[in-house]
Amino acid sequence: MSDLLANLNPEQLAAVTLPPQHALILAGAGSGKTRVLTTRIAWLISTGQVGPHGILAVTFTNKAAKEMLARLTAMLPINTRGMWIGTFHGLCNRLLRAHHREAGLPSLFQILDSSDQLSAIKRLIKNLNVDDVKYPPRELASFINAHKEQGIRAAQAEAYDEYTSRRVALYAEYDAQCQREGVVDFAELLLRSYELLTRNEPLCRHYQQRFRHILVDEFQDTNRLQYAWLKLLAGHGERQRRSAAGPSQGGTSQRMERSEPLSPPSAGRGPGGSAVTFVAGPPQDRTARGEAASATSPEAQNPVSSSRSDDEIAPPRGEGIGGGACLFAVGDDDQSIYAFRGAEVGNMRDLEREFDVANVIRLEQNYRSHGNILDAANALIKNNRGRLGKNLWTEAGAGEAIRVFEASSDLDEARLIVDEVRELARDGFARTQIALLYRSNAQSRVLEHQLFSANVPYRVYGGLRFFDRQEIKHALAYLRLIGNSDDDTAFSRVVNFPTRGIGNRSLEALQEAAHRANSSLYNAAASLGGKAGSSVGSFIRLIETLRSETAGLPLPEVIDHLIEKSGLRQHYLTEKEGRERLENLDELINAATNFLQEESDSADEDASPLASFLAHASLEAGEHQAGEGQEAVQLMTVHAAKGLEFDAVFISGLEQGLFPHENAAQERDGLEEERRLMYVALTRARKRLYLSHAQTRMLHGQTRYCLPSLFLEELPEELLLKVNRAPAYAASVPSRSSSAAPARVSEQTSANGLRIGQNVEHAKFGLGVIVSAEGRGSDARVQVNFGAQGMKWLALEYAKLTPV
DNA sequence: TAATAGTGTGTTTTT
DNA sequence: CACACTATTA
Repeated sequence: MSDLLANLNPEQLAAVTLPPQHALILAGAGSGKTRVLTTRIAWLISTGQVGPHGILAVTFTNKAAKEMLARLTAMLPINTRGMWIGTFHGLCNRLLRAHHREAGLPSLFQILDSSDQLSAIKRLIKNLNVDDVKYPPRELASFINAHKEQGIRAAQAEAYDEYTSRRVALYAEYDAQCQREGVVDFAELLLRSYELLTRNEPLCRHYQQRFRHILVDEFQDTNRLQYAWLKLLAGHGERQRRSAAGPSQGGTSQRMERSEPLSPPSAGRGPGGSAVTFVAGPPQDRTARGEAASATSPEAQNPVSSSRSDDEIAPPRGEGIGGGACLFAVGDDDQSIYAFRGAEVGNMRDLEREFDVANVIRLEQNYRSHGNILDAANALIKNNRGRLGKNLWTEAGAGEAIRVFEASSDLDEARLIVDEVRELARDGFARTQIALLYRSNAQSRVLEHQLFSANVPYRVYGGLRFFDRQEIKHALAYLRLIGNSDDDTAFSRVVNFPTRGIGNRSLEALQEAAHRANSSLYNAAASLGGKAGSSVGSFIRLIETLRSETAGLPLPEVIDHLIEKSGLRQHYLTEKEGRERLENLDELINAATNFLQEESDSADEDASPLASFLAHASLEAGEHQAGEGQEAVQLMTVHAAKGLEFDAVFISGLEQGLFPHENAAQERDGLEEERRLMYVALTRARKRLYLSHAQTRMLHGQTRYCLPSLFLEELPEELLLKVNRAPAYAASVPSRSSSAAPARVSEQTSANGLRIGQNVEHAKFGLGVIVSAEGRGSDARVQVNFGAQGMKWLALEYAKLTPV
C-alpha cells in the first residue's frame, strides 16, 4: 500500500490521505489531479476504510471515467465491476433503470440526445400550431434545459411576462410529450433521478448509507442540479442553511442571492421537511410495494452479480459526519469554461461554505509545462476577479520563449503554422504531439486546407461522432421502434426513410390523428392505416414483422436483420455517397457485438441488452471517430483540448472578436470566461507554444479586419518572442486572393490618411480597425471594428479618429 | 410526393 | 464561404 503513496508530492499526499471529512482540492492544470483522485480511492479501499461499493465517483466525460477505472484496476487487485464510477448522466441512467417504476418510467425508456430533443420540440411546436418564428425550437430547447439544470420544473418556473409564460406552458407540454413517449432528455436524466431520491425517502436513505465516499472530478463544471444531487447523496441536502448574506467575499455577492432553492416540487414544504410526498411533476408510480422492495436492496432484482459480499456496507469508522458521505471534490475554477452550458463555478465556494471545508488543498506544482508557459498563464489569469487563487509552478526550467507571430491574413497564418509544423516534425516532434487549437470550428477549414496541400497528416476532433451519423441514427431509430413503439421521435425519423411514399400530407394527417386520440404516432398509424395496401399500413407491418422476426435474436443479428429488411442497405447501396455509410452500418453491428462482450462481464443492470445498448449509443456518442490517426497533427477547438496536453501547441486566431469572441462580450462575465478559455489553451503546452493572429480574416464570406487579441497584451512581454514574418509573406502574396476588398483600399484612401485596414483610436471606444467606408466629403462614414466594443459606423466629420 | 432551387444564418457543447 | 431549412416545381 505504501507504494501507492510513493512519489506523491506533499500536497498530493495530504489530499489522498485526508481523514474522512469533506474536501475541496484546487487542482491546477497539469498538477496530477486524476492521479490524486484515483489514488485516493485506492487508498480508501486498501486501508479498509470503505468497500468498493461504498464509493461513488463522478466525472463528466466517459473518457475520464474510463481512465479512472483503468488506473484503479492497475492499482488495486479488486474487481471494479459494479462500482459506481461513471458520468453524472451514466450514473443517473443506472439509477433510473434500476428504479424505473418508482421514477415513473417504462423499463425501456429511451434517451434523447440533443438532436433528438430538438426534433421532439419541433414536432411539438408543429402539433400545437405554435409560431416557430416567435418560439424558435432551438431557443426553446435551451430554455427548457436551463430550467431543468436549475432543478426547476414547468410548474415552478417563473413566468414574468406573456412570452415567458407561453414558453413555460410549452415546457410543460414538452415534458408531457416525453412522458407519453417514454423518453428522457439529458437534463431529465439528472432531474428525474434527483426527484426520485427526494421523493422516495427509503430509497434515498439506502443510497446515502451505501455511499461513504463521494468523489467528483472537474467540480467547477457542475451545474446547480448536479451539485444538489451530490448534496442529496452526501446526506447534506436537508440541513443546508441558506441564511442571509454570509461572509461576503468580493465578487460572489451576486450569486449568493440566487434565491429559488432546489427543493422537491411539493407544495408548502420547506427544505427541512421530511414527509414523503408525491406531487406535481411527471406522473409517479407510487406503489408502496415498489418502494419497500427497492429499499431493501435497490439492485436486488439483479440476478447477475453473484457476489453480494462486498455490497455489505462496511460499518463507517471514525465517521465524522453523521450519516452522510464524505464529499471529495476536485476542480479548478480557472478552468471553468462551460458556464454557457449552465456550469456554476460558484458551486466551489458554496461547497466550501456549506460543507464546512476546513482547509482547501491546493495542487500548484505543475508537471507538464516549462516555466515560461506557466508564467504566461499565471499572468493572464491574474486579470480575472473573484478567483479562489492559485499559482502554478514547476521544477522544470523556464524553457523556450513563447513564439508570437502576426500574419497578414488567415491564409497566411495557416501557411505559417503549417511551415512551422513541418519544421517541428523535422526536428523530431511527433505529429501526435502537435496540436492546432482555435476558438471556433469554422477556423479549422483554412488550416485543414493548408495541411492537406502540404501533405501533412492531420486529424480533426469534434467532427460528427459515430452515433451521430445519419445512417446510424436511422438504424437505431428502427431499433428503438422495435423496443418501444411509442417513441415518436424514432417513428418520424424513419417512417419515410428510405422513402416509401409517406410524405408531408399523410404525416400531417397522422399527427392530427395522434394528437386527437392522445396516442403515439405509431398507434395512430396502426389504427388509421389499418387498411391494407396503404403505405402507412405497410410501414406498420414492416415494424411488426421486424419485431416478431428478431424476437430472441442476439442484438447484432437484430441490427443486421433490420438494416436489411428496412431497406436501409438497399438505399445506401444505390446512393452514390453510400459506400462509407454502408461501412458504418456494418461497424454498428460490430459495435453491438463488442458492446455485448464488454457488458457481459461487467455485472451491470438486468436491463435488456437492447435498452442498454441504446443508452450506450446516446450517452457515449463515441470517441469512435474517423481517421483514428496514427502520427497525425491534432486539430481541435480549445474546448475540446481541455484535459489534454501536447509537446507543441499552436493557438491561432488570437484576434479581438474571435478570441475573445465578440458574442462573449454580451454575456455576464463573458470576457472572464474567454480568458479562462485562453488559460486552458496556454496550459496545454508542454515545451513549445505558438500564438498567432492575422490582420484580415475571411468570415461569413467577407474579409474582416482584425486587431490582435487583448489576451496577447496581457502576457508579459519578456516571455514572448515575436517572430513577425508577416511582411515577407504579404509581399509574396500579390493580389490573387484579393479581387474586391484590397482594390477598394487604395480607392478609398482619403485625405486624412484613413484607409481600410487602418488602425485608429477613438476617445470613447479605444482602439479599432477601419473595416469599410462609404460616402464622400462631409457624408463620409467609416465602419470601425472596436473589438469588444463592437462594430460602429462613424461619421468622419464628427468622430475624432486618430490613425495609429 | 420528391427532387430542386432559393433563402437565411452563422461560438464554444464533456452528456 | 458553407450549411440547414423553405418554397417551389415536376
